[in-house]
Amino acid sequence: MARIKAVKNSTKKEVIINKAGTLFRKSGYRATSMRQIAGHVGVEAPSLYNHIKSKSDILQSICMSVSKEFCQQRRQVEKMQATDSLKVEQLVRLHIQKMTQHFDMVFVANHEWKNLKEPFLSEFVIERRQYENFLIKLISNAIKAKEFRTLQPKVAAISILYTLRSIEYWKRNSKNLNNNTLEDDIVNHLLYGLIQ
Amino acid sequence: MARIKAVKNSTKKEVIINKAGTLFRKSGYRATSMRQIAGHVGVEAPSLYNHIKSKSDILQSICMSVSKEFCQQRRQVEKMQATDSLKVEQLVRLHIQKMTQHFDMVFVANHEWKNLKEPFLSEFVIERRQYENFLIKLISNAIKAKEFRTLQPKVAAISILYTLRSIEYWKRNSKNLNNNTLEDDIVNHLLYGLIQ
DNA sequence: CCTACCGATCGGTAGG
DNA sequence: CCTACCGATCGGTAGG
Repeated sequence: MARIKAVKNSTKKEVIINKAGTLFRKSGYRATSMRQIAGHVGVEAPSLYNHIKSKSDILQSICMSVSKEFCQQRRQVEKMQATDSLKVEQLVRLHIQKMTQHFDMVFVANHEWKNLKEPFLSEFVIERRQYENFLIKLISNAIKAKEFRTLQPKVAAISILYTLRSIEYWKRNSKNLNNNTLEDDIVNHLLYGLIQ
Repeated sequence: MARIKAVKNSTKKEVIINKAGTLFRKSGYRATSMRQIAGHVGVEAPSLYNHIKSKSDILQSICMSVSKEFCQQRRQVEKMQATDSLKVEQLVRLHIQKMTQHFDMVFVANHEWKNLKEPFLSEFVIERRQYENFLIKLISNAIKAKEFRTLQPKVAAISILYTLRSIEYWKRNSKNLNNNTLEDDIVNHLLYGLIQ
């Protein structure tokens, strides 16, 4: 056991959470049974409970770790020495990279967080709100500095965050996805719009 | 019964579908039980089956009617006498209006279509693909006509469609929502981007 | 439209 | 880690 852990560099709990994350992404949290998760891990369902407390415990682990990572990226951008428009761009780029690299986990956090139980539900919502507010503030400052056009910062921020979810489409539908090109394409679309 | 139908201008089946749509939107298809739907309609669960065939039948009605309405809007724009960039703008505006006016139904179609059974699942996916391809074609033509910047039409199209989902945010979080201003704000964001 | 009820499946526990 | 099993809930049916 200890040797397997060392070789694979992940505990059994982490294996369970990863397998569950993929199943939650494909079928949804409610539609995924503990027996399905157990099947993919390679044990019987009751054995899962030696490593996790409940089904909800798995969802909490996924959502809260994703939330923490986005908080960390927010603080990273906060500390940057750059114009506000460049900070917006960097936050967007880090956001795309996180979605690309941890697709299942970010997808589950974005789509299944409503199934969280308290106090995790409240904590998740608050941290998400902080992330939104940070982006709104950056956009607002960039408008004041004449870097961005005059527009409603909140509408722009929410539009951007929903646009970034389009990564879900590309991850699902494209096998050989060139992430770098896609990242630049989306960033350019957001910065310059459609009009010539 | 006939009188109630005439006064309310909706059959019992339509009442069931509307109530179910709201519940599916709030809690999700899998998490909504037939007993909950019955409770909101004001009958016992088994009575629902005098009007609908199954739970899946309700979801089919919702998704396929939404799909038909978006197909209709696509054909409406197809017949327009206008530049391709104006057609893009009009498709987007109709899309926003449909999402605003039939929020629950469009939301359910967008989020729960994976729960459809064949042949409805395939039909839905095909019609959705047609809508995407139409938007891609419009953007592609607008680029050739130098109305839009040079960018990847498919990335732009998918980004736009995901941006339009931000209506979900505003419908959920704003009580007194000025739809006209929001529509213009989103359209301007899409057309002109952020940069001054 | 109702009451009564069915088989299937769920998350989770007991006990070893 | 397993087998055996629990109460709860599900979508749906029978019959009137």
